[in-house]
Amino acid sequence: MVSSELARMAKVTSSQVRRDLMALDIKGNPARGYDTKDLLDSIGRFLDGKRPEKVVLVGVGNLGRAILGFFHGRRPNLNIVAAFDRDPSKTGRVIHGYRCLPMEKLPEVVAREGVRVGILTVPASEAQKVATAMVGAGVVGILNFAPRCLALPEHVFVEDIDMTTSLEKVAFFTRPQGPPEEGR
Amino acid sequence: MVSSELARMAKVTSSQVRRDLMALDIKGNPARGYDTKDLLDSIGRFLDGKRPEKVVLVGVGNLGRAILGFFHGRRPNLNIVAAFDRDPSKTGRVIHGYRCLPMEKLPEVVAREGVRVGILTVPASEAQKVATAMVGAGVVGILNFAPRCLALPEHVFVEDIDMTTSLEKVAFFTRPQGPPEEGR
DNA sequence: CGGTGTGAAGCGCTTCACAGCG
DNA sequence: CGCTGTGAAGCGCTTCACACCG
Repeated sequence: MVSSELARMAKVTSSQVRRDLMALDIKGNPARGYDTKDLLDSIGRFLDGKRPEKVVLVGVGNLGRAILGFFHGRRPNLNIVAAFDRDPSKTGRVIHGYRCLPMEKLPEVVAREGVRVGILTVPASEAQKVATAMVGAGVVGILNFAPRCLALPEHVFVEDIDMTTSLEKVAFFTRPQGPPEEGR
Repeated sequence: MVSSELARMAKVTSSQVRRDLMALDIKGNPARGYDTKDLLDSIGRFLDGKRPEKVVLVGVGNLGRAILGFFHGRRPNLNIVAAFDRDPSKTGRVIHGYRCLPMEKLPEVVAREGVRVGILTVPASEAQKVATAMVGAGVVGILNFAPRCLALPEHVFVEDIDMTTSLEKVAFFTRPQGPPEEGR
């Protein structure tokens, strides 16, 4: 597989591809380009940890359930071990194949399973409190769907997904007159 | 409101704040910093169009429903006018306050309402087909939740939200040994 | 030749440093 | 004085250009 082909697929330039692969110390062959199997192997080794990552999800509302459904069965490397909610009408049940437990069980499960990553799908008003609880339990990485900036210790990695902002971005860049050239 | 305060809130540097505001031609006062009301006004004028943006959502699965619920009532500037699905058991009903219509109505609604933005929450296998249909109907901006790279005309703005990739990113950056320093 | 590997230049965003103003 | 406004420098990613190899 040749760099320009990879470039087209990823929508970047071919130099870009070659530089990035160079950074990972992946060598190609001037005659045949890069060996596909090698590529997959090397990138896989770079990205994946040795063992599947265990994940908890907190907040079994519409969005939480959707995500449980979304991950159900996919990505063997990302194992959702349990979902949590403070609403007793949701706990104790199995949703999209995942057990829903009360918040009180969070520390125990995180500790026992060695969970390091959490998905946060609670209302914005609860986000900070729940995030703090997750980190207290031992979580060190959070995928945050709540439209709130979380205040957490330095060592915690937070990735925000703000659907509203993303939608506004689309709206912005599709304005009739196009995006303002600069200034007002 | 003073630039360093804004900086702390946004987690950037104060120079950054001043430069960005400068780019929008927003002036502060050396004595009192920036006038809060002015700031909100200017940024609002820059971001928001004159009229609310109309949006359609296609794919009323778990995720689609979650998003309908998520936007329900919020953001008056982003108006979901209707949801679409090809499954007859979903169409004709009202979900989280939004009408769910059959795919066949998409062109008509988009044209009549002047919709320019679409949210795509169909399975990956359907994504390309549906995206093409949306663009054919007149949509020029797509918020794409399907883990698929869409092939669309140049002029269409696409924003991808790939939850799986985001979660993998969190997993990657929270590996016990931290992210590899570079190279393998 | 066609494609990789890579120094060197380019480019845009970020930070520094400081003049100037209230 | 403290904070804004801004030229200038810094920095990292991207692109160019081309030697080299099969």
